[in-house]
Amino acid sequence: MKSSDIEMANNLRSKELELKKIIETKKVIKGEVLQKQGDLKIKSYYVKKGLLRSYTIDDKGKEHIFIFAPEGWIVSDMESQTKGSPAQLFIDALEDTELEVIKKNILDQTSSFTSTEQTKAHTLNLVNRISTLQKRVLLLMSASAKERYKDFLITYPNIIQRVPQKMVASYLGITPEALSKIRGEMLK
Amino acid sequence: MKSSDIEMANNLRSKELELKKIIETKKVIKGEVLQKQGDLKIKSYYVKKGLLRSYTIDDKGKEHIFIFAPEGWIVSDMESQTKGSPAQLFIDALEDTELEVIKKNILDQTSSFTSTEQTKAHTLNLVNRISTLQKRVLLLMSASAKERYKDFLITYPNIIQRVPQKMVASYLGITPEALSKIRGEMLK
DNA sequence: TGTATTTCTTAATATAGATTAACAAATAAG
DNA sequence: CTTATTTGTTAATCTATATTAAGAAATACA
Repeated sequence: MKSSDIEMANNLRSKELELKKIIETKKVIKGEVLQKQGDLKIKSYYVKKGLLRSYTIDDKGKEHIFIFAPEGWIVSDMESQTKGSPAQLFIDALEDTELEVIKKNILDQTSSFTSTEQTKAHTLNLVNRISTLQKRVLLLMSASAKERYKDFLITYPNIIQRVPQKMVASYLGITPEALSKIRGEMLK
Repeated sequence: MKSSDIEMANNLRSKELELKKIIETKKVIKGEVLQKQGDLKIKSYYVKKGLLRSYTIDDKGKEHIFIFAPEGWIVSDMESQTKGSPAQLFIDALEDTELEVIKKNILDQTSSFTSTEQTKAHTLNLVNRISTLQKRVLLLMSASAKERYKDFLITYPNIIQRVPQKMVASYLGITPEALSKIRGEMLK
């Protein structure tokens, strides 16, 4: 199969999905909420341009950022979607964002794939997410807040300029005060 | 997806892989090491019977358990495998274990799937792992050690009788002393 | 542009969990 | 069975990070 063929096939699929209203392009402005904790209909979001985040609010009212999703990332509340339970996560826009809304459950999507390339891309996506989460768990268990912050700077070099510092703290699992102190120490 | 569907799908996958000598059945005894940090050839392990674990050892020599894998689970160092980097994780047997060694990289496996069921089962597997990790990250960020321990008891009710307490502590990201104290408090 | 709101910093105090240590209990090994 | 080793408990002390608070800086808003 030549690459032009693949392209054509992908194109067909894309059109097919559009026709079936499985995906839909959308623009949202900064601050717009795409999903709230407790929502029953769970969708996934592919970010074409801009920045989304997903987060929880715990019983004490504190926010915990689960992921930042810049260009090329997918946000989805996979646990809730696959279990069919209400949404655990909030999803909102940190910048004006252009995105694709994927309405279909990830497990059903699989059956509409027509090429090996599609399936492979899909698998790669999932595997990358697992890798990211594996690293995150290990860091949360074994590294200090300062070490996690250093890792964040290297792993997500572009995010730091785009979000308030308190959100970085929320992602790292520490308070804004603690992050401020760490940064102070690191300047010396 | 019902559990019978999963079983069937796993069965199909299993047969196909055997034929191609991608998987190989193996028995290991308690304590046997399947993978060491730094290993270059990375395999995945499907547990048919028994119990494996994967863990890291940090710069201070401290162990951190990443997952327990009882019957039906897959252990793999996905980050290292997909990046082609040396193994991050140790994998060893906590009980005498019967397992399947999967030699092929997960991304290459995809192309050998012949049925939608296989692909679907494969996706389900990955998605379940993401769910587990999503929950783990959120708990590590927002819950106290006692809350995480309570969750562990509910989520993995059978593991607690099969491993020493210090390993549960290592999984939770706390010291054995801290877990002992928490258990003491909970008895009152 | 000026004011209100949010974010960041600094510092004092509080606390969950780490470290250290010593002993008891359980398990493994000879 | 007996002893050695590993695991679990308790308690004292220490430390990283949380909490609270108040002012400074930045950003959003009227």
